[in-house]
Amino acid sequence: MEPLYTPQGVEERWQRTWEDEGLYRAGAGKRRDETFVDAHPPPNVTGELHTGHALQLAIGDAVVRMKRMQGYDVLFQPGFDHAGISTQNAVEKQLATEGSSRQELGRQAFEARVWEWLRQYGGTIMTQFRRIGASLDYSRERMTLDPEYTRSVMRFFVHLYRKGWIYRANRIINWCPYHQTSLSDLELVHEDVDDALSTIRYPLADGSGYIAVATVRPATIPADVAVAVHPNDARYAHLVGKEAIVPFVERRVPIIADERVEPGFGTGALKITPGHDPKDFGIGRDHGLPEPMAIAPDGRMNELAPELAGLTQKEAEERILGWCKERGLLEQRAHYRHSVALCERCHNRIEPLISLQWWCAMDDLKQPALAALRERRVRYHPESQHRFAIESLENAPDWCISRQIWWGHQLPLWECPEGHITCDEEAPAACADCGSTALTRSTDVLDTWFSSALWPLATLGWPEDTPSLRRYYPGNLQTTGREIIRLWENRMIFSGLELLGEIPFEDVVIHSTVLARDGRRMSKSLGTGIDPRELIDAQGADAMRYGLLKMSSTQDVRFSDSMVDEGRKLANKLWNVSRLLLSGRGEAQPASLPGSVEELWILARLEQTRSEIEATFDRFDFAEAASRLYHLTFDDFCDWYAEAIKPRLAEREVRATALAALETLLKLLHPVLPHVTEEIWSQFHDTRLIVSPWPEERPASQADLRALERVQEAAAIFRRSGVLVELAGDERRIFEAVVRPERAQVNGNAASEIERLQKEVERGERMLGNEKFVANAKPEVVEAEREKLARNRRELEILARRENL
RNA sequence: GGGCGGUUAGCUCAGUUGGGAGAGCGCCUGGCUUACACCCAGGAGGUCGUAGGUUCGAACCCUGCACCGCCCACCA
Repeated sequence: MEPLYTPQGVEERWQRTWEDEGLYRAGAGKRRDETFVDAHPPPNVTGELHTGHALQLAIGDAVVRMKRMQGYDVLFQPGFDHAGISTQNAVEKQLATEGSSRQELGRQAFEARVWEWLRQYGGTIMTQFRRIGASLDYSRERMTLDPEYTRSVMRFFVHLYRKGWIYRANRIINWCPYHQTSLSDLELVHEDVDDALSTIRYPLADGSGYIAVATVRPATIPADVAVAVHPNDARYAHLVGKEAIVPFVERRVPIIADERVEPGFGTGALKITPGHDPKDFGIGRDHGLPEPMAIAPDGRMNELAPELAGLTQKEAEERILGWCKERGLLEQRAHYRHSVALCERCHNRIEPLISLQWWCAMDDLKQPALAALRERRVRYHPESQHRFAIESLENAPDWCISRQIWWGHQLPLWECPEGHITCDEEAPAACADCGSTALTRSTDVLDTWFSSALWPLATLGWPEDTPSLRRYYPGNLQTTGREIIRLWENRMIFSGLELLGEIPFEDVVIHSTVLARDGRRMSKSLGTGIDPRELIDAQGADAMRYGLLKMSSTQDVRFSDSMVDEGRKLANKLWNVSRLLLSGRGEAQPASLPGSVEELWILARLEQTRSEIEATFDRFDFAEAASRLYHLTFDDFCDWYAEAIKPRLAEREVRATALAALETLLKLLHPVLPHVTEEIWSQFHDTRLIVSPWPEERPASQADLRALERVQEAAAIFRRSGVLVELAGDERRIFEAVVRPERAQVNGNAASEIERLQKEVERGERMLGNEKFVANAKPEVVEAEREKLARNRRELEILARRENL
């Protein structure tokens, strides 16, 4: 064994071994009947590993490895999301380089092309998951567009359809002109842009003047159907009920009153364009206004105003403003910065327009999920995210589930020439209403998240009543980022409840967002991303896992290389102390004490840390767990215990105890540092650490811990003052072994130590002399203060006496 | 505009029911102590963002303010 631990090679070897020996499989090493299931969030099939994935896996895998050692039947489910738009994008880009397009290929050929593309380039991220050491059951890998999975999706859709919760409606939706598809609100990003706010006069039809409106989109003027003012706006009260003339198209439209108009913005008058603005759409519907559209699905002007047909919006805007200017109707054009909606995939501006789409009604579907959340039958961590989850579900509007792309689950809906819709999992022979056999299937596909919502149960074979489904549903844990609560987590909850009557998991851990080193958000376009693959290559997967767990504590944390360094140092330290203990080197010393203080003590410390680690895992505080493991290894195990027993390592009993202690230490560290611990374990075991039993509770170690505390306190005083107080026998011996007075450097002096102790004594006397403190504070706090005071007095006395001598 | 979180050592961050200000890194001092120099022993360094309040006692609880960040939002 070399003095410097090198993870390269070692890690890959264990990853292969674990998988080849079937130790990643569900149920591997189980010693009890209870299951523990983590359906890991499926990454996009086109994706590459990023820091978020790595953190998610560090957390999920640590939990799962501990549960496996505790004997649970563990299922850690891997797989992919087919990622509708993303994947389609990737393949379309490739087609473009060949001078082709999906339209040219046609739908069937395009789908075949995507599958081929996936065979070649897709799924590489699962190799990267393996390289982290994620103990997923790769034999159960699923993709949301697998034939079996698709059956689940179809069954779910038909189920909702037959309950009457899926309907078609002509509404304003978000339209991406690039992808030529509708998008849900959750698939948008917003960005501030510099724009111009134009104030335009709309002449009154009776010739008595004009009413001015402010708009950032003059190009939509041809589709205006009204001008609206606030009902309480005295400036315009006399105009309500009259008519105005829309410039350029010179159409008469009513002036109406509506509370949704902000009197303080612009001129206080709003042009109503139901076809191209969600707010206007709502106002238009409530006032029974028509809904013309001026913009075509490709983002250019349509024939509503024939002279504009085919122009870009920019060109149309210039034409319209020019027209207004000539007639003195353009009152003002001011710089205006505001936020606009963009497609999160292509970053093109979203075009709100009216379109016939399929919707899923949320009112009934979400109720059981809301109840479950409110009753804490499923818990989000931290608590603040639980509240957010409830509120966003309460406010969830009906879900637009149809998309006009090609890569995805095609809607199981067939339409006959009469316009009747038949919904079924398989192609029906005839229309359910009129018996027509001339059926055409809807060309729309489902929102990607519709299929993701079924992840915990579709991966287990639902709707078939499979043994896996019976055994592993419902599961336990979800680990995910906060941006996905509404898109995914809440939808899995209501879907699971609706289909199987049970919530798919108990706890949802929302992990921190890891920011770039400079505090900005990690982003490819900014070049601020940190590639976890580079970290793994340079520092090892263990070091990265440790580092990420330490960064997982708060909501947002900057990436810190020193956390990863700490992990690497921990692995190296462990490696070296193992070399010491396994070599059994050292010269035998005559005074051998079986069951000596230092041995009792390290076993007590290991036991204490075991229960602490379990507690930190229970409250999902992985940063704390990592920190405790670090100090256990460095401070307690290496710097105290190993130093103390080093001279006697040649003795059989001492060495046997040391190996037992090392064994426990390796087990405690394994969930965080799986590779290095397994490598060391293999030096003295034929079995595999990954499936070895978790250390059992070891009773009654309080006396040992007290011995530790005495020694540590004595050492601290000694270091400050050079005076050794009240140690005898074993304690004295361990103290000398560890502190080694002959070499220890004394920096303080007795006088300053006396001063410090005097202050402590004064503080204690002040508190205990305070009636309100004694009366109000908790008994154990008071008692602790009394003990502390007594100890300080005692030590002060000893030191003072020595000084006088 | 609404919601949430943050502000503690030079840096990155802990601080779990209010009761001795901590860790890692960096820096300084001293050690090649045959497990480890990716080490060991020690040290310096903080009026806990700010102004008030509650309390015997506040980094912690309450209020105002400042700055930073995230999420949500139909002021055109």
